[in-house]
Amino acid sequence: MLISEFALKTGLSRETVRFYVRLGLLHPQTTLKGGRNPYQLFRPEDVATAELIRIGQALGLSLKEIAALMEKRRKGKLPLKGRIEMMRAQLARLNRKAVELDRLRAYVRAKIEWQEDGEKGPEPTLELAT
Amino acid sequence: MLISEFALKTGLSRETVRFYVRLGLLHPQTTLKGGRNPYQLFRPEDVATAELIRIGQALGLSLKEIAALMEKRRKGKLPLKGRIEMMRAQLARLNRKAVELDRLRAYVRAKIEWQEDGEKGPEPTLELAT
DNA sequence: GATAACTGTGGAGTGAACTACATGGTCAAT
DNA sequence: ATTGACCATGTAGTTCACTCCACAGTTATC
Repeated sequence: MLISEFALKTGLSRETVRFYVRLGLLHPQTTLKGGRNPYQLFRPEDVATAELIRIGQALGLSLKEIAALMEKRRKGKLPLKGRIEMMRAQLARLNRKAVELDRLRAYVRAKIEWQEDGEKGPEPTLELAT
Repeated sequence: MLISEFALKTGLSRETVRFYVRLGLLHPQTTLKGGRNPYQLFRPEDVATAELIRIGQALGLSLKEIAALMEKRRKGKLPLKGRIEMMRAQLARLNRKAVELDRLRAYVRAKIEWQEDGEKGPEPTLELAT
């Protein structure tokens, strides 16, 4: 598919798509069409990649970080041990994030209950991580 | 407490604290100290406010949005029902985020196992949200 | 073959959220 | 009274993630 269709499918603007390509987040193929400035051809897997970008962003990763992770994966140059090592690090990060998120959720839940209870007892607090 | 102590307590830099004050996110009192440029006095509730800012950011709210919400709360214009409603919406947002995070974690864990297993069987995939 | 609807490149601009000075006033301790 | 650790203001710079635009080539449609 061409860029406009891809943009429509992913909900991104054409400009943003080109921006992502420049950053190396997307790797469309080049068509024979377009002469000196060949058109970019996007495949279904690129749509999946866009989805991954969205998720990464939702998790608070920067585009640079996302690009770096994808580059490593894409090259597959890492030996098995290295790949696993990398994914463990990623997982650890995700886990830390999950813990933080859970803490936040518990806090908000407690606060709602506390308010429904007429604000009796001590107001729930969110202790900062040390 | 003065700005340095406050910054330490909240994990923010002094510059960031001043930035937040400029944006109206924090409302320190003014001391008698400091002459023409009076020192800012932060109270424990300001530390709580800083925590709220952190939460809001984790939820993907902009500082502007956070400021707007706080302004509403500060003015006490929201009735109890409204406050609870707001927190429920916040909680729902957090929950969606947690689900996404769990999905991603499961994916990474599966991938690690798959690799440790010699990449036998189908490569785990991250089904896209519909 | 004119024209509308695409495509590309290059570069500048925007808004958000900091971050880094330079400059100068204030305070506590010696 | 000087020194060092604070404080404030103001302005400028940075990074990130887009976003806009002018200009030009290409393709599809009538």
